[in-house]
Formats: sequence, C-alpha cells, structure tokens
Amino acid sequence: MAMAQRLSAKDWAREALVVISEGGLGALAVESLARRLGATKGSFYWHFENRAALVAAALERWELTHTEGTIALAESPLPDGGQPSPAEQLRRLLTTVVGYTRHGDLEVALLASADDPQVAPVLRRVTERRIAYVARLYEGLGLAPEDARRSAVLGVSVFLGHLQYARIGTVPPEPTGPEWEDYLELVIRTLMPADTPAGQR
Amino acid sequence: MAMAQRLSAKDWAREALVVISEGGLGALAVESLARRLGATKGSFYWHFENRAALVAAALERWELTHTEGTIALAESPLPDGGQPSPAEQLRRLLTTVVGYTRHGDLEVALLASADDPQVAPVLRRVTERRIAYVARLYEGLGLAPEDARRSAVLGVSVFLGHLQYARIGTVPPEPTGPEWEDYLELVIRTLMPADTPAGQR
DNA sequence: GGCCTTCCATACGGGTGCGTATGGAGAACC
DNA sequence: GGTTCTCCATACGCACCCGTATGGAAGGCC
Repeated sequence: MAMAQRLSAKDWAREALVVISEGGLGALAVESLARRLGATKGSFYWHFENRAALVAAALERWELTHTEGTIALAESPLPDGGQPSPAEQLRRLLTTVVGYTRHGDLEVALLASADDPQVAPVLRRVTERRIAYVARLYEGLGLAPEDARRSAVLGVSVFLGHLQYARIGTVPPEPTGPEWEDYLELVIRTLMPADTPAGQR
Repeated sequence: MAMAQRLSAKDWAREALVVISEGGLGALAVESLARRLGATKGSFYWHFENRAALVAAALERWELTHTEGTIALAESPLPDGGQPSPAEQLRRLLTTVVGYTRHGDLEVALLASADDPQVAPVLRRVTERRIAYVARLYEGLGLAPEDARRSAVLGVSVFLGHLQYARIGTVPPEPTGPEWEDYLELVIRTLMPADTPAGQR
C-alpha cells in the first residue's frame, strides 16, 4: 500500500480501516499508518485535524459501505432471476451467521471497541438497522409488527452471539462436516415462525 | 481503597479487577493502580514480575470466583426449599440474560478484550463451561445429548448477544414495562423445547 | 518562468506507561 | 540491640504516540 502519489483523505481513511481490521482500533496510530502509506505525519495532519477525525472518517466510510453488505447478500436474486422470498432471505441470513468464523474482519474488530464513544453510536445505528430489516422479513412471514420486532431482536442477538464466538476463537459451531449442518438446521427451525410452510424451512 | 497496611499480591489482583470493570483492560496501568492502593510501583514490582503477571492473576481470580455466579443463581433453592426443575432453571437463566443491562460489569469489560491472548482462553473456558451446563439442563428436559448440546450453543449465543446489546447501550430490550415481559415470554417460548409441559413454560 | 497554492518531510516538545536500580524503613529473629 | 529478610519509595531510562512548527517540494495559473 506504499503510495508514491499524493494522498487524499480517502486514502488515509481506507487504509485506516485495514489497520483496524487487522489489529483493532487501538492499533491505529498516526505514525505507523503514515509509514504504511509511504508518508509521514506531516501529510496526515494536513488532511485531518487529529486522530479522532480520522477515526470518524473511517467509521463513516464503513457505515456507508459495509453496513448493507449482509443484507444485500440476502436479497441477491435467485438462480432463476426471481426475488427470494422472506423465508429464503431469513434462511440465507442465518446460514451466513452460523458460518461466521472469519477473524480479522472489520466488524469483529469494531466489536472490541464497542465502548468507545466514537464507535458505539455507529454500532447502535447498524444494529438497529439490522433489526428493522429482519423485522420486515418476519412481517413478510405473517407476523404482526410488534411480534416481528421482538423476533428480530432475538434473531439479531443470535447473530451477535456468533460474532462473539468467532472472536474468542470458534468455540462451538465449527463449520465442518454434518455436525454443522445439524446445528444450522436447528437454528433455522428455532428462529423460523412456526406457521411457515414446511417447504420453505 | 487506600491501604495503609502492607499489600499482598491478592490485594493487587482484587483491585485490578475493579479497575478492569470500570475502564476495561486497557485502563489497567501499574502506576495508577498503585495510586489507588496508596502505594507506588516499587511495591508492585516486588509482588509481580510485570503487568502481564498481574493480568494473569486477576483473570485467574475472576475465573475462579465469578464464573459460576449465574449458574449458582439458577440453581438456588425454591421458596419452599426444593430444588428447581431444569425448566425452572432455564427460565431463570433466560430472565437474567434478557434483563442484562448492567454496564461496568466485569464480564462486559472482559468481552471488550476478547482478542487479547491472555483473555481469550479464559473466556473460551467459561463459555464452554456454560454451554455444558445449559446442555445438561436440556438433557434434563428430555433432549438427546447431541440435540441438547446444539440447543445450548444456540442459547448461549443469545446470552452473548444480549451482553453485546448491553455494551453498545441497551439497544432494544429495555427492561421496563410490559414490552419487556412480552419479549421475555418470546425468548422463553423460543428456547424452551417444544414438548416441555406448558405449566413450566 | 515567476508566483501562489497545495501538499508533505523533518524536527521538536509533551505526555504516558513500562520496567530497573538502589537505598531505606519495618518487622522478625537471636 | 544488632542483623537479616521482607517490603516499598524515589529516581531514572526507554519506548511509544500525539500534536505543532516550520521550511520546502510539486503542480497549477498567467
């Protein structure tokens, strides 16, 4: 990532996200970041007021881009080109969740700094957005809005729990072999509304 | 906590846990800790090799004491002195989980440093132990060992998810009013095996 | 090609935190 | 009451990181 060219604020923010994903928010130091970009602090402090401004820019960038990544994946068209049903979208989401094991991911790294006053509001918004999305899916499956929201809160908590499993190093659900298939099946059966047609479960 | 008397290694470890619960592992600095105890670094480095040794001692202390706290609460006797049934124990656990909102707790603070090489194994062990305990409850409710383990993994993930909710600041399940009761009821209904007698759900 | 604006390197000061060195107080022991 | 061992305070060196000051190179503009 050594840049010979001049740098923009966007370059700094992008590389900052890489550093965060690798070593967490605490690993984000101005001088080391400058070295990675083949520059020095002098350049940095021309583009940014201070370190906090860089963190804010990086977080904003993350919230804009990666936020809807998982959701977009769930909504991606079927092989026949059709729109996936809510049940199918929920199934995809849960499969992704249970298979989550990637350490070094940005989301996992940010989770570590959830208490940080700059990070917390971002995570709050992202989480709230996800709950709203899952609630819409439950509504599509026939649940009343209040019930759908409650089920979504529970479902997202399972997601966050598995993220935590990934952080402490793949405790239980190793995505290998039939063991994992059985677990995935349990999760889907548990979190799918009872009156969903069996063919969609 | 200013100690006039001489200090023991246990004193340092105990106060270290207080500091961690207040500000996270990163807030644990030797000199500030010494000030809290009315001492200086000179004392500390006589009792401990270095900061890592203090962290290890504090974590060991936490793992020994607080680990089984929640479980002990679930197993505490009924008003009539009898042993609570597995269904009742599971109900208590879930109620505690859903009501979890205390920030500044040690568990929440340690969660932030789950990536730390000293912390991760401790959290792994504690989590594994909890899964084993919940699995035993599910077995008591009639599930086969493999099914019980899978359900326990899912249940503990809900617990970890709610811990995360607490970290980013009580996103959805505010334990106030009937809204919360409804949510708790959903969680219990979802995580309790289907063939549990209705009276115990 | 001179000029001005944009961007960046170097050098410096300050703060924090870890770990070491060394001497000295206080209890214990005889 | 002197010696020895235990415990601790002070002082120092070192590393890291933030932020500022200042001079200078690079590129547009006329």
